[in-house]
Parts: sequence; structure tokens; C-alpha cells
Amino acid sequence: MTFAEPYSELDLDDAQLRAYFALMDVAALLRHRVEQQLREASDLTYVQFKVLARLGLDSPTGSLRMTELADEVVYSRSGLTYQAGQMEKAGLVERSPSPDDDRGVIVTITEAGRARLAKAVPGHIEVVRELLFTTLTGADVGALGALLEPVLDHMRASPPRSATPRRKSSAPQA
Amino acid sequence: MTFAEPYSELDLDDAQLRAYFALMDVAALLRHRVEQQLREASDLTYVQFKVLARLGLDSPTGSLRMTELADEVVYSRSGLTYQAGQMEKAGLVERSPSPDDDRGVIVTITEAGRARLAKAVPGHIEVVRELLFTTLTGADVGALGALLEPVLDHMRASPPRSATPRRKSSAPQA
DNA sequence: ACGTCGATATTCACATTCGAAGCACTTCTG
DNA sequence: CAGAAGTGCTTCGAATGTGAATATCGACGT
Repeated sequence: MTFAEPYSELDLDDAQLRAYFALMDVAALLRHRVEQQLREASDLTYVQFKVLARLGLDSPTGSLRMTELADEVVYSRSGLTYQAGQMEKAGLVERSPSPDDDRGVIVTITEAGRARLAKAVPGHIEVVRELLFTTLTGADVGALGALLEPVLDHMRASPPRSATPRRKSSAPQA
Repeated sequence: MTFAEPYSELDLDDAQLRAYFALMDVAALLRHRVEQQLREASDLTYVQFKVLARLGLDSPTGSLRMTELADEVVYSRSGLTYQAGQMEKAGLVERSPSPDDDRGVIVTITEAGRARLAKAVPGHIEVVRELLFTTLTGADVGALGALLEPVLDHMRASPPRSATPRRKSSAPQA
């Protein structure tokens, strides 16, 4: 895959293309495999796993607001509403109105949710270790993280989009 | 997010967790932004863009078999059938029976498809450059590719799954 | 206090994807 | 060559995710 030729100024060089494709493909494949493993071993989606992990491992109280979860796990509010519904039906989480803010909803992991999470974690880790880390040395892993974390910060900081600032277009005609 | 505590043996160390999450989050965010940009600028999906790029830039003849495309772009045959249908309806590709193999189908990019691709490429590159490459030096880019490509090879080589080889289970009692 | 604006969550219609089943053709085997 | 097994693609049903529209509530200025 080469975007070459007619776009000289805008082109990405070969190393950039390789890095870009490798990144996207590795992540997509890894996610696909992880998803399979979770489905078979614990009947969970990757998204559901992330929700449970966030609630059960990172939150002292075991609960978080819908919005906060949505921003981390999915790219739309409605997507989380759907998943929260599914997981509530399955008894993995509970929804309750926020005490401070009457329009807020707080999601809390249940005991069953914690159990499911505990059941899922080892297999999940196993897949990640096998697929992602067997070919990487300890130094590689450190380097990879060091390379990607600034990128992540940059992405989170940059505005979602709108107004692609085309260089010195004094007045966009129509 | 820490998978720590009760899974000592199976745990991932901190550097591994950070690399794993950074990788997944960077890829997910990048894909989301790219998808937005493509949608707005050229009314294409990421998947559709990949199909057009593969056909229009990598293939001398501008055509490939369904299966080949499916393996690269999506994780199921039916998924590609759907997209091929959409793109054919939009006039971006054509489907014709394979000469060698009467059950095979060959997808070919049309002139309109090439035009759409040409229209989409610069903006796509712009987003990738801005989001992924502004914080990386030339050396970083090389390192990232060098780190990830072996991983990709490893993943593609390892069997999709089935029979999780549990160490020395002499006979699976079914 | 009132009205406006922004934020929160949900509902709805729609698009995309997957897996299983089915069809048509090819290849292998006897 | 005939039957069996395998391939390539499509159809179908179900699951998931998104954005737009909606309803409710909080914050703020007048």
C-alpha cells in the first residue's frame, strides 16, 4: 500500500506508512482475538470487559458516572446506555440515580460482576501476553509505551475536528 | 487500570500494561478520527477506503478476489459481501465472475472509485500526520515500525485460536 | 424568580459486522 | 466418471455501535 506519486507535498514517507499500517493492523487483530477469547471464556464483550475492569479495579467505590465510562470505553453516550442495559440485565452492574446531580446516573459493579471479571482476567492476560509480548523484549515494551503515550496525550488534547485549518486561506469561498 | 493482586503468576508488569493500553487506545482513537474525516470529506468508511486503496494503489490490474480483500480488510467473508454491495451500488467498484474459477468473484475499481480515492487520500494523510506523527521524530517512527512489524507477523502466524494448549493436559475430558 | 443555555441520559432509526446455513462450483478419491 | 469433500460467495438473523432528536435537570444572568 503506497499513497505515493501525485501527492508529493502531502505524502507520508515509507517508514511512516509502515508504522501506521502496523499500528492499525496490530491493534485490530489483537482486539479481534481478545474479543474471541473473552466471548468464549466468559461471555463478555471487549467493551463490557473494559467497563467491569474500570469499575472493579480502578474505582475504590466500584462505581462511576455514565459519561465518564462512556468517554473511556466507547465513543458515544448512547453506546454506553445500550451496554449498561445489557449488563444490568445480566446482573453485572446496577444503575442508580446520582445523589449530587439528579440527571446523573451512577453505574456500580455487582458481586456477580466482580466474579465475572475475576474469571475473565487471567485468560485475557494470557492472550495479550502470547500475542503481543512474546516477540518483544523488556526494553522493547518500555520503548513502545514511551513512544505511544505522548501520542495518546496529543490525540486526547487535539480537538475532535471541525475547521481543518488550511494554511492561509484568507476566506473560504462558499 | 491494574490487573494486579490475585493473579501473580499471570500478571503483566506495569510497563506491559501501559504499552498494551496505549496501543489499543491510540489505535482506537486514531481510527475514530480517521473515520470521521473520511466520512465528512469523501463519504467513505474506513473499510471502504481500505478496499479502494488496495485495489487502486496496490493492484496493477485494479482488481482482486473477494476472499483476498476480505482477509485484509475485515474479519468475515460476509462482511465484505456487504461492503462490495454498497460500493457497487455507489459505483465505486464492479463485481465480475472470475474467468478461472466460476465460483470466484473479482472486484474491480471503477474510474469513479479512483476519483473518490484520489479525493480522499490527501485529507486522510493529513489527519494521520497530524495525530500520529507530530509528536514523533523520524527515529521514533522507524522504531515504532520496527517494534510492531514482528508482532504483526507473529499474530498472523499464530492460529486464530481453538484448542487453547493448556500445558500438559494429557487428555481433554469431554 | 424566570428564562436561557449547557449537560446528562435515553430512545429511535439506521448502518455495519459477524456466524451459521445454503448454493454453486471444483477438486479429490475410488 | 460418480460420489464425497472442500472452496468461494451470498443470504439471513442477531448483536453492536453511532448520531439525531428528546426530556429532564443544573447553572447563571437579569
